[in-house]
Amino acid sequence: MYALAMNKRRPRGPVPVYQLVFNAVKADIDAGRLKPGQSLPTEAEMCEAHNASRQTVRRALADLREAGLIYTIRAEGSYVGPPDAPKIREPLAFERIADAIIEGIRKGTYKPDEVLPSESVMIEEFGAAKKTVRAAVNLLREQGWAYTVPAIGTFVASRDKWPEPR
Amino acid sequence: MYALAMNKRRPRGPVPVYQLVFNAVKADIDAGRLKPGQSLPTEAEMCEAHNASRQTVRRALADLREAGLIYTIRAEGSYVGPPDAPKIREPLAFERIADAIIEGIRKGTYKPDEVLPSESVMIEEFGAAKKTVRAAVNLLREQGWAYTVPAIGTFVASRDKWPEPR
DNA sequence: GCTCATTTGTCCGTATGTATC
DNA sequence: TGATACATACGGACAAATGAG
Repeated sequence: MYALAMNKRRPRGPVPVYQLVFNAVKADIDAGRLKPGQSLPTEAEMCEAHNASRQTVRRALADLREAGLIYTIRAEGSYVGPPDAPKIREPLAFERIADAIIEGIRKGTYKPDEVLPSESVMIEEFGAAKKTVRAAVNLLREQGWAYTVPAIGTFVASRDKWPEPR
Repeated sequence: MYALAMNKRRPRGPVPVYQLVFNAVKADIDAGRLKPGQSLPTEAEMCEAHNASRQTVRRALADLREAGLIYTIRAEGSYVGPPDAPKIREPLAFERIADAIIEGIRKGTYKPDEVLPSESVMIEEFGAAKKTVRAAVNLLREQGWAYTVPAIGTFVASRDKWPEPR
């Protein structure tokens, strides 16, 4: 007896699984739940979601590509196409942190001219590196959300300095 | 016709390679060749050792993690676990230097109230950067092994100041 | 403070073998 | 037999985090 698991095919109906996946993604696009430029879930996530193997998911993605509904960038992911559509890049780590802080400012958790949490607190809270936190704070400054008083701390900018929502 | 890249898969028996790697590591742990807290080889080294791809090695490591046998710190490595067990991190560069000096103090190479080698000598001796040597000396001060007289030098603390061996 | 190498994390691309319908 | 589906395995690329100089 082999230690290997026996492969089992799981017929879930007359429609092939890869077509089910294809239709599910197409439905999300048609319904606007996935907008052009937006990134699709990773292949691994789609495997989980549809309880299918990676091969099967990839078959569906290949069909979606052929249909011009998505495009794929190697080692990056698949996006709702066509490629000339506005690109909606996934935010990087420091951008996610900056967004979280902006959210806190908008919601009043951090009020104008009050001090923001210290660098070390942010490192703890976001589980990020010092460099990443600094990049986030730097972005906040550039955009006018905050200002820094050397050796004192970083403060929330007054409301009239906040960027206009686009 | 088929000149290009055939036979990428190398079956080495009925047992999947990732399980072979899993078992090899587990055997090392069970036999005490890998002790709790000790660091595992890097993924790249394990690829070499087992002649396997990184994906395969990572699959084995994931299973080992799930089994609670190891834990992994990003950009650092994997350690024999579990994490709540005695955490014996591999000493960092400055800690290794500090340990070496403590060893010298214990053995009498450096005697109480005598001066320790200068920064530049230590840089030479340990092949380390200034920053690293300073971190080591700082640790010695914090633990009570040494004290510094500004502009003069750093001296071995008197024996009653030494930390209790744990 | 900056740069570099190292290491883990996360992707995509491809290929083989096998099982089931 | 051929289409479908799964597990395994190798490879390449880039991102993120860390320690070191």
